[in-house]
Amino acid sequence: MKDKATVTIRDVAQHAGVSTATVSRVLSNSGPVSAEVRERVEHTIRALGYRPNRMARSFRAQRSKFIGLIISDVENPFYTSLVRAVEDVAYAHDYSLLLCNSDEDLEKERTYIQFMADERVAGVIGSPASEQETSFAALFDAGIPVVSVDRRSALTPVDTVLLDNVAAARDLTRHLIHHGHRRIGAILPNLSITSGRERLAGFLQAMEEAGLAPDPALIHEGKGIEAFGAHAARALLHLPERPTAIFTGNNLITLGALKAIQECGLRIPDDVAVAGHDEMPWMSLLAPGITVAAQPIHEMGRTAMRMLLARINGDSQPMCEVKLAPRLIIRNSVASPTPI
Amino acid sequence: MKDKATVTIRDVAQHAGVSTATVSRVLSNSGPVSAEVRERVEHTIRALGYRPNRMARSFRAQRSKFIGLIISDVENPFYTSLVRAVEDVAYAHDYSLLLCNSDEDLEKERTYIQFMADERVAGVIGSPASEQETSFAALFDAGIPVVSVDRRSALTPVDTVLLDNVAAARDLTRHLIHHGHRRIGAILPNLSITSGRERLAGFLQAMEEAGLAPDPALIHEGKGIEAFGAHAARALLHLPERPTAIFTGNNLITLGALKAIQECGLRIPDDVAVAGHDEMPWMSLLAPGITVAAQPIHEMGRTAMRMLLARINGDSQPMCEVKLAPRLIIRNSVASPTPI
DNA sequence: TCAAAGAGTGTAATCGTTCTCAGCGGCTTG
DNA sequence: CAAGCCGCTGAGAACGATTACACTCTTTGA
Repeated sequence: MKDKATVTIRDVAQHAGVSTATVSRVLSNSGPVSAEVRERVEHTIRALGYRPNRMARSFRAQRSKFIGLIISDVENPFYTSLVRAVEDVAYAHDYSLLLCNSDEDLEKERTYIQFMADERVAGVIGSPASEQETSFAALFDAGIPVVSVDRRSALTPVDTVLLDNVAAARDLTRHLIHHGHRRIGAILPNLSITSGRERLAGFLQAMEEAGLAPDPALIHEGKGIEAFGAHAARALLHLPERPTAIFTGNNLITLGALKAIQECGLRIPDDVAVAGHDEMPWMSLLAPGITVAAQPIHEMGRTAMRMLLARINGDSQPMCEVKLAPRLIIRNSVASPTPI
Repeated sequence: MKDKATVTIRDVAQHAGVSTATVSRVLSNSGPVSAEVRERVEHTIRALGYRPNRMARSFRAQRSKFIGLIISDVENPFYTSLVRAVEDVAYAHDYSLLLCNSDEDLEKERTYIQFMADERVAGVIGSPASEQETSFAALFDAGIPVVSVDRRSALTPVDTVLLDNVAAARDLTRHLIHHGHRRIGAILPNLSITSGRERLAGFLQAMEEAGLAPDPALIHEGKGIEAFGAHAARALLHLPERPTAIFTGNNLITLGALKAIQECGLRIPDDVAVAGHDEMPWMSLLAPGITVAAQPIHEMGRTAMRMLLARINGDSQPMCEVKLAPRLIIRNSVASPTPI
């Protein structure tokens, strides 16, 4: 029996000599169906090779089985891993992933948020481009649950999964101070996002603890991309009195800073110590290895997706914020500063 | 005017005092509408904050505005970049991305392919898990165009975008031979996929050119992941007469091999030379840098997506295969072998 | 002057599901 | 034995958009 045209539930009903309602009941296992009829319908389904039209289902339910994932850029390894973790949990529950790269662009982000609302997705996991300016209101109004990950969103109350950024930055900075560093440069992602703001706070906290006055000339803040990390690191290294250590505030900044240091012909840790955010798969290849705070990214992604699933399934607990602990990986990028 | 419930085309029609057909005509700019009515309808749309329900549209058209992307794993940087390139072109044409990780698992892949058919996606870009066993038939039957990328698919005729693997592997091997290497190990991804098979062919071709008989004991083939690369490299390095150079057949294998070499305490290029596939963003950080064949990944992704769009828009040219040239990046991981 | 063409608009069917409602037997129960 | 209930089933109404077709006016050309 070749399915020249697509086989619909009507065809199945007709061939099995029952109504579409009954076929639907068999399909979704809802409502009573006699064993005999169920058998016949199931046989017909197999014989005709019938597969339910998912679009029709979503349309009828006025809710699709898609999870929108709005991140700044899949090519950022942090988000890559996040995507993977989310996808694993999503597919296990018969949801699939709609991927959007906002590029930290508020306008683009707004478009995608509206798009998700127009698509009536089941839920959205997002990493807002700005803590104060990103608005999930369109989703909120449409009753679409949202989980914010890696960053907070202030405008709408949403569940949130974060790294304990303050602790991570503080511990890394303490590590530097502990090795005797006093003049420590810091390169941070944008302070308008949670990670930037909190990592700065952690850095300052450690400095203060140690009775060190942070030097504003040693603190750089900007777009959290490789180019900025390299640029800021170069600026620090060309200072008349250059810092003996650099704290880097995210993975791409770390990458950029490392390239700049190499470019300047400086050696780690002898000429400059480095400790910063985010483990990456190739870091153990470097000699010396770089001391970093690793995030439990997969755990963050899975947690976010699970929280979202709970909301989708009607959970109406008050909004909650989960904060996960970083893991410090001590390698050899920090030594005591050489006395001048 | 608060949209308590969702605003539909019917609401707009009613408020503007026209029929839904007219509103639809205004929306899609199809068919004649008088300037006066168009103006009124547009005003009503804005006033009510009406946004077309995309699900309803897809349902009615029996074709969604989604592009299915089936790759083995987003966490593989090659696919990460591919995803990004595809997404950029897709969104520019009002399509969005449905992401699936097959993990090289034929069963999982089959599920996803069927899923895409059930969703009536507009098109699929896939990197088949096996050249001979992956079947896009379900999509073909449903009239959904497919572009195969990075690897060929033999069972169904589909457009294909490939790297010139033979040339890349051959040039890398030539580079090793040119530096005087005779005993060259090769670590290749699975030969059941195009890249594995062709890269082996390129390797053998260069060997033959140079009058060298490849030693089967030096050729490893397996799942193209980091663990395999490391494992195979270790095996090569522990050989009584170990190769003076290693050719690595993809990005993860290269990563694994580098880790194994480091682990064995061997130095590149003095103890063992390395040249292999795929540039990665951190490669320039290594000392010495690794000589690789870089793929124009973004170009591959963009090309694949453009070919797919052409098919979606009804292009019925015969199937075509695009082969893009690699770019050799010569660094310092290859020197002449130290005489024994 | 009248037929044909065409602009502008509305009616209603349609896409494939799900789900409410109602009906029909057969069973239990008071 | 009537009333009520339950198991099983079907008819048909949604869901929100597009579009084929029909209809009414105008305009045009012979």
